[in-house]
Amino acid sequence: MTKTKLTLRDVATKLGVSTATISNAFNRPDQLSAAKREEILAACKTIGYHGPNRAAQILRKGHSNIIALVLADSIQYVVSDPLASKFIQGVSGELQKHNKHLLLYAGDSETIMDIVDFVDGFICYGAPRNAALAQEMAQQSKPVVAVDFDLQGFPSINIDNEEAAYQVARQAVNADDHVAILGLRLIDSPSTCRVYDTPLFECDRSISHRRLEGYRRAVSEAGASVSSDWIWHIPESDSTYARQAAREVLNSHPRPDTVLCMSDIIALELLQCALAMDIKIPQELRITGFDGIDEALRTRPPLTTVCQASMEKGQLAAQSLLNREQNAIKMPFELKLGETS
Amino acid sequence: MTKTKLTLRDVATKLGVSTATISNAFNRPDQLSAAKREEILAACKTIGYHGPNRAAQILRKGHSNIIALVLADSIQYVVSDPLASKFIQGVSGELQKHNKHLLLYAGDSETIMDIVDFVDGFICYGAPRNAALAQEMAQQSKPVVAVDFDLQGFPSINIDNEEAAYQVARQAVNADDHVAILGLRLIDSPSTCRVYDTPLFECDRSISHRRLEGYRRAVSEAGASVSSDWIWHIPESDSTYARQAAREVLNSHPRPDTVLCMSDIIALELLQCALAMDIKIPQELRITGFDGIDEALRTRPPLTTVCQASMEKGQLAAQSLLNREQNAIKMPFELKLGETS
DNA sequence: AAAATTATGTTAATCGATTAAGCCCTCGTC
DNA sequence: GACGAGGGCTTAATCGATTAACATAATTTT
Repeated sequence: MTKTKLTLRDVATKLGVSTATISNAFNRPDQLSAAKREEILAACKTIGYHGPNRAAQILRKGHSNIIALVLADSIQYVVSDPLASKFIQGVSGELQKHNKHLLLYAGDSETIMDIVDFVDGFICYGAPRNAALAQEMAQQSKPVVAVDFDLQGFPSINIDNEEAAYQVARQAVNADDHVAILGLRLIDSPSTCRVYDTPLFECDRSISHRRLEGYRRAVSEAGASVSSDWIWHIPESDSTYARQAAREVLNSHPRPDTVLCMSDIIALELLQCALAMDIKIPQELRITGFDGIDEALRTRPPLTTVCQASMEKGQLAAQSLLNREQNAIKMPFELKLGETS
Repeated sequence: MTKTKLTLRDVATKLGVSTATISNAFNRPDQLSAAKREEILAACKTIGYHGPNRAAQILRKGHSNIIALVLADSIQYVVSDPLASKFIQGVSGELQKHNKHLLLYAGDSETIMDIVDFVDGFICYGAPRNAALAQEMAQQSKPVVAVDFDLQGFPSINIDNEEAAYQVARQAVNADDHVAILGLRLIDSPSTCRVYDTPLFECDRSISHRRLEGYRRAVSEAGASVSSDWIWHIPESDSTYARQAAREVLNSHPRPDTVLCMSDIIALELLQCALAMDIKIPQELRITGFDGIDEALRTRPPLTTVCQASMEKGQLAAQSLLNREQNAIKMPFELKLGETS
């Protein structure tokens, strides 16, 4: 009853033609007469042959129409993060237009080899924790595009994080301010902690370190200061981690006048904690965020932050990959001012 | 310099053994001596052979370790919906444990054939708009699990939507109430509209229709009524669509006493509109939601809704698929009471 | 010590396509 | 009417593995 799956050969013998002809009917219409082609296609439809086996095609043709979205964090995290969700939206929308499929990958350098042979390219979102992973991808002769970090020899998509951080910080930092920084992924630790003199993440070109540079420039230009024990490391842009840092920073003595947060998630959490403690904003405390997620645009009081177009970033990433573009793309950002004066 | 990619054969000739032995070194350790195996594996590491080509393996072995998550809606929508995000989290977490990869699919019945040949199974989230799609999947002899709908002959994962709707509605509906319903995907229309006598979606086993049944039972038991022009169709659980319906329902004359919403997103939008119109809740208007997303658990005033464990649903779906379980799973739900009295 | 097992490899068919190369036939052209 | 060009289709090599069946050597059994 349930006959085994049909192959190209089955169809060929059944129709009394060669396998090449069937294959051509599906792939190269110019290689056979239109009449025969119609005949074959019609016959396939009636006998229930849905076209050449895709697994075999992948092997033979060497491409699969599958694009891997390689995530620096776990899929669980990424799907729940507003910024990353928007990015995925952008990517998937663009891929769909070109009939490409989306594989979500969040493994390490060990298991990347599981997919490397059959995906057509990699969109790498955020610097992989495992530098080896980037290497593995780079060694394949397949297109790679790096988003929110730089990968030697490959196109990348970034905003000018240093400049954006500088500009947003400049809005909030006044002379003589004591400034604290709630940083994202500054060091290699799985939990929230102060950085002190811990050596920063090896990857000195990470967006977090660029933002740190921007912050420092703004702080020193303003004639303010940030003491070394007032920089926090937060391992993921997650409310729970952020809350812990927020509490610590607000309970510091003396309390900082300004807190620069490397993501809106962090800033929102800080804002909420501050309000709960009846701290007057912006009189007693000034907060800046980063990213410009929807929730951050409608806080009360309004938050000062940097808006970046995450969905467009996803679209660009996909386009860049599909077109095999080679140039680095610098995306614009936009300052959104809250009450900092 | 950049030599072509290594194959099993290359390695075999280089080491002076047969391809079968190399293959066995990777796949069947019992087929060769431990010493030789170590030797081979070591050699592979030094010459940079990362194991058998996965594309070839897929063809030959007939499986890929890729699981398709087939979405009823677009990927764009699903990633931004809290309930669906949680579901994806559950699925991906479980797949990762078993070293399976996740392919997000949101196409139609035409393009499903693009992936059918190489994925190992389908988790179908929500009834596909295109019934043909379900058929195509069903015809493959691959595992399928249906989530939030029923698929003839395949395991499914559901809550008792009819009962849940009944229970939540019972909390809000009083005798002589005029009740309105903001329904989700009731008919085949891409925009928000009243249902009137439009024939409902063909799929009479959809969760929306079950919920409708539950609502109706509660309404009639309470001795209240819902007039036929007070049922809205909302095409997607999206704020924009929901807002439109919310405004219409609140501007109706007379205004309903109770509005039963088929998702929390809808209920939240309605709540916000109502508050903006200075409608007193629950004195002048009672609202119920559905799903129990995070945002719905901390509204003010608190919302009455049905909580379902979406992440667990995802985990179960993945487990059920990987274990090739055959039985339908009925998940528990939980009523969360707000102020309805 | 012969026979029976077991351990260790090898050979060759196979998974289901794609595609370069070749064959045959029909046309058009001079 | 001979020659060249194309159209239309077939042959057969190939993509890179897996694995049943077989061969040979080493070990055990009796």
